[in-house]
Amino acid sequence: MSIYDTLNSQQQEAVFHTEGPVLILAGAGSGKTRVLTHRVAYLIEEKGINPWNIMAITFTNKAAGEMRERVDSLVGFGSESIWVSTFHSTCVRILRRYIERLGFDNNFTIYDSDDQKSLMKDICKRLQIDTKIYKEKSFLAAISKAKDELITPEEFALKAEGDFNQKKYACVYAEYQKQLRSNNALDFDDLIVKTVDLFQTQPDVLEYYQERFKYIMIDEYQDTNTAQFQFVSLLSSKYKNLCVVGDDDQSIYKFRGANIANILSFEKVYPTAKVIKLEQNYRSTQNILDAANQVICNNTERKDKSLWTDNDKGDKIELQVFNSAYEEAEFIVGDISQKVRNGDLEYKDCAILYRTNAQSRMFEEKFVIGNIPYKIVGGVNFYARKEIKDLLAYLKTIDNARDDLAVRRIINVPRRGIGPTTLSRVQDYALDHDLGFYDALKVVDEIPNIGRSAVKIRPFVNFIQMLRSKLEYVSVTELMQEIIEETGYVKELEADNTEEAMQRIENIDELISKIVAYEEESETPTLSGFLEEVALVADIDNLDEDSNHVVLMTLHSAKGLEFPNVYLAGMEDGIFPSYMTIVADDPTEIEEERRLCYVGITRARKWLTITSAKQRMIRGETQYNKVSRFVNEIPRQLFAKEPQKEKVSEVPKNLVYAAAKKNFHSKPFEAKPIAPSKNFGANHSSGLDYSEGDTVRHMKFGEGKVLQIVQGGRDYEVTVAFERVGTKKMFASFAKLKKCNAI
DNA sequence: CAGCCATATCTTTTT
DNA sequence: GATATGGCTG
Repeated sequence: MSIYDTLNSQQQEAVFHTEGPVLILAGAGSGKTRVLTHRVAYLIEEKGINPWNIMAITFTNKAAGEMRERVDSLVGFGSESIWVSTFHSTCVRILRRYIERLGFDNNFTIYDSDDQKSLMKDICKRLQIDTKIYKEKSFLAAISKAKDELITPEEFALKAEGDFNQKKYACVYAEYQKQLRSNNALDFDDLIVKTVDLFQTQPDVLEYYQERFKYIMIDEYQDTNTAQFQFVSLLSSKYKNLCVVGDDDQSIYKFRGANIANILSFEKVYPTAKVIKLEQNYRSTQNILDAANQVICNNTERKDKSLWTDNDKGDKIELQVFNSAYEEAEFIVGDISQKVRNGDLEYKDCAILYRTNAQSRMFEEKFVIGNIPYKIVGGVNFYARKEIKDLLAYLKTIDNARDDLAVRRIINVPRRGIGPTTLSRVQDYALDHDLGFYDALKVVDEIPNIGRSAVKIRPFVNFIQMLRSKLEYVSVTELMQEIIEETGYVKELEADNTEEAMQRIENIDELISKIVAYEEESETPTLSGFLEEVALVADIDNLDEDSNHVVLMTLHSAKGLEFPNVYLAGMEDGIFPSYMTIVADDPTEIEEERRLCYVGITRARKWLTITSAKQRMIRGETQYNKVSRFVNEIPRQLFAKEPQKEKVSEVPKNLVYAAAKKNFHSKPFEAKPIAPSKNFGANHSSGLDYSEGDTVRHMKFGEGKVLQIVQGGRDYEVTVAFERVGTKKMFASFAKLKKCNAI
């Protein structure tokens, strides 16, 4: 009995076919991760391949970590010398070693999208571009698109010939690259582009890595872009032991440059390729799988496949239509808490998936009220928070003095009395003398008209120099502590003493623990190493399976994950599929949304609940939407109850607008009854130890006055006016309100 | 120079 | 509704 006996025959075929190009078309839940890990194990154990010669590219760092762990438990040794990581991390690792050949320093900085935006702003200012007409974002989008396709600024300019607009874009692209270089920085796309560049211009480097990585595996191949394809094909061109795994039905990153042709024409590029289809689904019930299949078969451009399962039919899919997003959230949160109380499942078995990050708000509020542990993935990245970016900018400045962006960010944070006039004088001087911004600061006394400001700048430069000189002797943690101490960053927040400032201090504490964790984990912790890790983590990487909380995330983030109990929320035309894709001329855009829906449905193992709201607040205005067209593509018999006929669509349009207008004034989600209710007098026999008029305390909201207690179903609905956060409605059994003694 | 208030723009999705 | 920007004032 070997470890491979537990695999089905297609899976075995995929594992045993180790030589030459292989395309594994792996349907959702067909056990592709098992195949990949077993394949690695097989290469090492049976074929005697040195783990050192194996590379596996996954979509997230989290997936990489899990893969390493699983290989380790199969093989028991050597897994640490396999390269398992994302495209971006892999490329950084190569570039840190060889980018000098391309004229960058090895300690280059990685710019995130915030940094890109600031840089682009400067460029537009310098090139005197009116950002009312040309948006920074559209430049960045065009540049990113070009980089995804490996188009250089020169090629871009060539193609733009004769087109005034395109020429402007070409000019900005060239300037942007120039600035990145002088800041010794790369953006996300550059990580791939520069690595390809390196391979193409430095044959010895390419040769080295080709020899090193004799066996290459790529997961989520359907979401690779042209640059990534080029990277892979260069690397694998010598031995051609390339195994790619993907599912064209789960291609959901076209907006990020993913080129579905990479998977669809794999067999054309590699005529000798072995193609293996994994069509048995081990994850979901028959009903859930049927729903997914029925939805996805409405797409025209796809490889033919039919996913099947041995699993039971399972429960039917639940469909719930609500009047508002508020009710939707209330239902889902209530449903989860009921299922957990019944002992059917745990919090961590539940996931709420939605199309846009903004939809998480309503749920978050309900979870806080209900005191239910939850975790929101995505949204505002931890490392994108202001206080974190500020402190990291200090580290970046110490690490890479050429990163002008970082220096400019912190020069007046905390306030040193250095204003925009001074800064622009320094900037001009730097430009005239071909210096970096920080270098100009170092020679501040030579800058004309700087006057009194020099006195303010000098201590800053001395401070940075002092920290930099210590770099060799102290840990990153100590460095950070010294920065916080010397700048008084936390002290200033403490003095502020607002709710917001306290939150920021908490975040800073978390940053420190992340630094400590990094220094403990890493064999050779360095400042550059930490900054790199920070730049490349996705929020999803921090998702911890062991802790017991409900998970909330976008459908995109959910790719590759599975949960016993899944809620697809906000299933409305205009939300999902998004309004943009409905009005788009390109019909393939709606197909991409449909694939996203397919991904969503197939995340569920046992229970799937689909919800939608007739009315929803978007960007401050109320919208009325129909139930998503994707819901109608699911056969009715798969639902627990007959989907109700959509009512809103039958209401004459002018009535809808009248209702919208009325709602605009009455604010439907505010707690309505401010006056104490007549049904429940004070000290009513509610079984609660507080009554209307009492002051109570909530775990997170603090103190507040009970306005009303209403018996609703199996629970009491309590309305409380909190001092800090305003009036909230909550269920008594979750909220655990405590009566306070009279003041 | 900093802090406050008015306004404009925004949203898909992310490494 | 929320955030980033710009203008104004002390």
